Amino acid sequence: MDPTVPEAIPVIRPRTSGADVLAETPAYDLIELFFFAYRDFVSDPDRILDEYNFGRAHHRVLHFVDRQPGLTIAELLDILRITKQSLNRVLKELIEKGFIESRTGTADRRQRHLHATPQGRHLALKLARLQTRRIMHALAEMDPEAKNLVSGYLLALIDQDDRAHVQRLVFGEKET
Amino acid sequence: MDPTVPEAIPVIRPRTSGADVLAETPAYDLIELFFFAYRDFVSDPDRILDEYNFGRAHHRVLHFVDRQPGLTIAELLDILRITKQSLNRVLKELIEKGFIESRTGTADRRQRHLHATPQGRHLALKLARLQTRRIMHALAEMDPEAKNLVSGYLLALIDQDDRAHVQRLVFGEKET
DNA sequence: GTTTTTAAGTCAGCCTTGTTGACATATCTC
DNA sequence: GAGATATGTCAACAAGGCTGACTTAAAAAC
Repeated sequence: MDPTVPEAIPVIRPRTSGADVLAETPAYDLIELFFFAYRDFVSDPDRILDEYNFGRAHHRVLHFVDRQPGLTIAELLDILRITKQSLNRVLKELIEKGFIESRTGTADRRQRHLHATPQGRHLALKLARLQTRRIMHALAEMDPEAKNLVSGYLLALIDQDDRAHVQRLVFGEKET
Repeated sequence: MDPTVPEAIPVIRPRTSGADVLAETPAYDLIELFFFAYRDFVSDPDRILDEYNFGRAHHRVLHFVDRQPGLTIAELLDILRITKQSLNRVLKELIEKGFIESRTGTADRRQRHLHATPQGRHLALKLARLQTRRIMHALAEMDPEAKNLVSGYLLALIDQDDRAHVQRLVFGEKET
């Protein structure tokens, strides 16, 4: 299919030589650690969400609405990169159960501005704290410089074209 | 539901005071960066897997079988933490399409020892290299010490009880 | 040597969360 | 007024989780 790699090459000692070894030797350690870390990272909220009969999709929606009050549907779709139909399924539930409120825009009455209700903010905060606890416990064992380094690394992992967008979204500068 | 947090408290300036501020102020930056970084991290393989009509589940199975030749079903289930039925669905396909081979154990003939075929190893390597490229590009922009720091951080994020297990799995010491 | 336990496989059905495609409605823009 | 835009909705499908029940073969226990 893609004969770049002769089959007989052992996975452990690649034959690539010179400067691009770094790019060609699989970084199995980081690949696997990222997998396991992410799994445990999302497992904390899962347990709580179960009690509300919500899933991870609900969590993501609630999280970003809580973080950016007044977010429109289009903006939320852009962040989550899912279809309108997928979003609507979970958003509808969150609205019906009173965790999110949808307000018709004033400038543009076609738009809907989403806001977490007090109940929604409460749940969002509860979940964020759970994840924060894990994040901070991990950082506590390390150099004080680690937090900046880790967030710099995570940012650098993101697609170049999105990086500025994510940076704005994460570190502020929302024009609402 | 859980009245720990009065609703009126603004998310940005929590009223918690003293030493536990770190534990109570949500680390929104890391939470969100982790989300976006992981999304892009798995998106590279997804594009290739599509060509084979495989999904992420296939990738995970192939990855760990490739990394630990001779893995048994029980060991694989323990790593992936999914049910036998879920595993079987994708494993069967990988075997039928010739990416993985299942050999009856010699010491214990009830067991199956899984091995990636040359075709399987080829695909696994191709996918690992894609992810490695992203990982290394991100690291290239940073301090040379960063790699150890990041892997230390990711390891610290993992559930305490599993940490030793994952460490063995990622950094070697397999007794097979 | 029979019984019990274990490893693996399988059938059936369900849930969540993603997808596509088609279409409706209200509102804004030109 | 015509067309574009933002949202909402119906229907059907797919991937990949899950539970529960049951089979088979082989090992272990007795």
